[in-house]
Amino acid sequence: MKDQHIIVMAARLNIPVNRAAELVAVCRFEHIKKHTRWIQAGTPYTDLAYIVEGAVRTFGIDDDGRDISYLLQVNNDFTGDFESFITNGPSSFHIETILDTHLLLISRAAIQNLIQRDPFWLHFRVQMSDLAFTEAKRRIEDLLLYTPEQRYSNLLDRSPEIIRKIPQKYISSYLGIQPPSLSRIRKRLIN
Amino acid sequence: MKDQHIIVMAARLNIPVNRAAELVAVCRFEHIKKHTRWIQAGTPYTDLAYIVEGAVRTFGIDDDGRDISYLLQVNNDFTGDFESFITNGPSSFHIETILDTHLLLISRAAIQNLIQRDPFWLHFRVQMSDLAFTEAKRRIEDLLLYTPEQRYSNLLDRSPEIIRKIPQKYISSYLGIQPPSLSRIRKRLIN
DNA sequence: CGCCAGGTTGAAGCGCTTCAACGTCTGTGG
DNA sequence: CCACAGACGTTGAAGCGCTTCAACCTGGCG
Repeated sequence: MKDQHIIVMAARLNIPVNRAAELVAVCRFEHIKKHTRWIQAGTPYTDLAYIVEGAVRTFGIDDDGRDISYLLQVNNDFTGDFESFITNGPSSFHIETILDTHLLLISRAAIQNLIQRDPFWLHFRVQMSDLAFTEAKRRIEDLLLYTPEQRYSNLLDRSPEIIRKIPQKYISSYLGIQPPSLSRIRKRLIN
Repeated sequence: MKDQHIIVMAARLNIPVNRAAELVAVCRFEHIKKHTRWIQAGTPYTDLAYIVEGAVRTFGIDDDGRDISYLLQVNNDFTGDFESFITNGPSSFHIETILDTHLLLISRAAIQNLIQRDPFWLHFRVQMSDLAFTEAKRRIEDLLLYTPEQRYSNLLDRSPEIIRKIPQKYISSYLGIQPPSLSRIRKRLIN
């Protein structure tokens, strides 16, 4: 891992660079080919991962058997089933790569070791949950307050990288609509 | 506060009863009359509160000036602007009582004092965020995976107390629909 | 080159929204 | 104590946007 990556990661996690380096030291790298099921819903998978490069989606299947994207993640995002990490129980979603992806994997045990060694990491652990919460909150606001068209615009503003890397059929279910609707929304927005 | 309340609270927070008592000791009680704006969006308000008895709603105003319920809370729920608590910044929602409500208020400072005195409370702090996250996650799943009608059924199963205590006009925006739609959904479900 | 997945487009349908009218209940003042 | 005003919920009718289903186009990959 290059120094540049560690600096970006430190900024993203809001911790000093030397702490980020400490964290990276207990992680392992993994390269995963595109279209690979990384986590299977129902099986415990308590590792978290930082996406160095690539694209990943977290999704579930609804009562009608439809594939629904819960999260779309790209460079410098965290991925993994955070609920599984918290509860040590089975994960509730599937996770797949969309592109070839470089992950930096952090096991639950590694985090707990860090926490035992130095209280800094317990504060960091608080911050992880806080971040997960505020992101989830923002998503609820998005779904409650905006129309599908506004949600697409917001996504385009907030993360053009997602629009660029991820096929529309996955973006549409992330926005809570069907693929033809997203196609028509895009058409409307051009004019 | 009666012992019975402390036992319920301990169960709800997943901490021993003696710890719950320790927490209550640094809280203050407040009785708030119904229809009272308790927290104003935009102003910092970093206290959290445990609802001993009553009903409260957390809401925002969308771009069209509509009132949208973000959370509906009843007995033994936590309320307050958790994001404001985390960031120490302004709260992003209004909070109002719907009924006369008995609150147990916990200031940010009181929590931080506890954390300084005993690492138990830092672990508790982690758990608070974890709980906030898992609740937010469940709400996202609800909005993404289910139709308005299913969401109403789910709410009815999960929390009849909300249906009983809170007027439909607030429930409808919580479900992401308009009051007449909720009225018709209820009618359909009777048959 | 040809297949196939992904995206677009048209047409029809459905459910939620909107607007307005009407009951019902509550609480408040005369 | 009654009467009335206002808030809340319900209901009807019309409209709109997303869904559904199917056909077609395009580009990537074997």
